[in-house]
Amino acid sequence: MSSNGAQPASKQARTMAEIADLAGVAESTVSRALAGSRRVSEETRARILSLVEESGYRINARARSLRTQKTRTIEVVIAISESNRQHFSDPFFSQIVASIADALAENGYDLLLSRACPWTDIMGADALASNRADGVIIIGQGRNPEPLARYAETRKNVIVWGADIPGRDYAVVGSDNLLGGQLVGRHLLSQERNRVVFLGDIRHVEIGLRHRGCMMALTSAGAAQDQTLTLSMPFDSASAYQATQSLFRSGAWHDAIFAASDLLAIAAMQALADLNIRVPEDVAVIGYDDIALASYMTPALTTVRQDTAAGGRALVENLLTLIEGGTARDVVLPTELIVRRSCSAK
Amino acid sequence: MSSNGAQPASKQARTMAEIADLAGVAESTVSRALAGSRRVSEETRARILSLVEESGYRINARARSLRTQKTRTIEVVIAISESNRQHFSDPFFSQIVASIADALAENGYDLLLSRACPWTDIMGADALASNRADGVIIIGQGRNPEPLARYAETRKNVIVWGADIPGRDYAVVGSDNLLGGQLVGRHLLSQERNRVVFLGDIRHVEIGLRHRGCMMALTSAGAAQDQTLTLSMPFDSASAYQATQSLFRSGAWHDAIFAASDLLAIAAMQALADLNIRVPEDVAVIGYDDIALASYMTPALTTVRQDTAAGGRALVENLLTLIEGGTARDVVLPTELIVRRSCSAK
DNA sequence: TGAGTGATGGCAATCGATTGCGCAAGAGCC
DNA sequence: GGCTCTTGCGCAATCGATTGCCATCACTCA
Repeated sequence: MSSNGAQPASKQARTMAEIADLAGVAESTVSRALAGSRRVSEETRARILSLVEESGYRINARARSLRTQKTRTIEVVIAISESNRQHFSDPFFSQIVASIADALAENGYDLLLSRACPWTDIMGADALASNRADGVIIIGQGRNPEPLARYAETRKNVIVWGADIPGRDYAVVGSDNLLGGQLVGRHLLSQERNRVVFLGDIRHVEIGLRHRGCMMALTSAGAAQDQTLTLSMPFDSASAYQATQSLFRSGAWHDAIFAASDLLAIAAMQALADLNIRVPEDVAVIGYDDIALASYMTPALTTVRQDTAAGGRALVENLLTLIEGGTARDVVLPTELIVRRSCSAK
Repeated sequence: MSSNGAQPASKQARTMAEIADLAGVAESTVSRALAGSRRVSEETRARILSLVEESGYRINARARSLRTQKTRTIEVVIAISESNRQHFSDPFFSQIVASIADALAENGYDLLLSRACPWTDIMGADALASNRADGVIIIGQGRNPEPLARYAETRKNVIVWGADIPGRDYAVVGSDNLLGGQLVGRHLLSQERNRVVFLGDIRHVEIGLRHRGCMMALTSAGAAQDQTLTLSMPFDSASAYQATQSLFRSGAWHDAIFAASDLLAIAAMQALADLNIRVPEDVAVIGYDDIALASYMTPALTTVRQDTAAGGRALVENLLTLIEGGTARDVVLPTELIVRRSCSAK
């Protein structure tokens, strides 16, 4: 353990009391010096700071948070599906989490990542109740928004990524899923495609809205309802691949697929390719999310962008406002159709 | 706020002392009852448990951890690149984090997600020193493994995902990058492709090994060194796309691309497609990681699988062993070439 | 000279759970 | 009847930082 010269073999201090001893002052003075209180002289503060530096001392966060009743930690819960725990690997979710992480870091907050909903009965799942976090960001309302609504009713610092659904009394940040669906529907019409397959589990609130928006646009233009088909399925690529394959195996009657997420769209495109069905010539494909890889598909994927960067920021800002005693406001992010090759001119 | 009948308007207890009052016992007894100590009678325990249930009481984690000196929290740091903070959205990393999250949850640990290296000077970056975590998992050694090595020297509970490099005294879990590279090299030879482009920043330890393995295989078979080209570049799709495009713009002299990650490979494939260069007929493409989407590319991507599920588990097991006072052992995960269309028979 | 003022800094209570030690009551034994 | 065990539970110290309140000191001003 040949330590280099950078760190003179000085006392290693683990607690404030030790620093106080070294500096010959009281603990309270050290605490104030570190907190930047103006009640300690510059001279004393400098002395303390240099001792802290030398000794590698760090304030014990758990002791501090016990005393201050603040953890400076936010829990982030990925909760969109109760059955399928693979969601975190959906690039859309990791993009959101990444931007939340950045926004939190900027504000000096830690990020506690959870894979279990706090309202399940799993012991210790509720970080808020056990004082491990000051607030919670829930990503997704899931197929059944009831438990979330009940959970949020009794907590104060909860913000949700999702849709504006009735019966909620928590603030929501999200994109306009209905509009997103409409944009897709209109675009399909402009391409003269009206035999559309929708891929996704419409029992999810957000996805249901995307579906409805699209159908509204199609039918309002007089497209026959019965030319569209909805394939309800779990939220994973394998299911999307299989569903697409079995639908198109005997040839393509439909001329477009609208998938509830890019992940599903990509799997669908692969299924079509394997059947030698051309995209977009025979069947156009549109996804949702605009994940980073969407533009690198061949053909590049047409999709509805969800601005995860803005979303993460809005979630965090809202939550911090709430924590500071303010009021959260719902945020609807702009929604934009990104037209790429997979659904452009035939 | 019309509460339903499930929760009779019973006392809300926030602390153990309140539970103790309600039960007519001492705090210590409550604590023991909750901890499952055999020193309280079943009768007392049952009474306490039902009170806890009714009142919705949850042990205050920060008070407990102050007393027990354990946080039951692990910090996970994504640190592969100092300059590029976008890594978390690389599906490979989110897959690893997801599997770490699962393994930690199974063991009752929380996961603190960090985007800043604990050895930077950013205030509060060091969760270990400030007692916010019991251990740290570092994902990636980065281009410069020195700071990590120095950091790990003075800490006890550190586990790293990465490569077996000299000068480290921390335990490492990772796949055999050299072998991975060799598998790729041999496969390329078997396809009679020896004018290979390597895409990636070989200053990253792991990527350097992949590169070296591939080159070893190629040259050992007599392939001329000067037929291979190494394009060093940041770790993002855009760079990969551009590099590939400008290299192949004037036609394809090379007949294969080996990319350091699937993300880069996918971007490269897109660049080739945009130049009307056929994959695999004209140029074969091989990636690394086998992310979930790799098999859904068109053509499906040949790649070297890194078993993120096993990796996450091994990281967590190792770290928990360390925390319990045991010794960590290096783990080299099996490495496997997954041959798909993007590089199979011409 | 004495009261008033401002700048520093210390004392001790506090946050909430854990745990070593001690005590009391009842059981078992000779 | 006296003794030792066992079982069940309470007392109080402890983890480490924060903060309201008080003490001290050096000046200033009247």
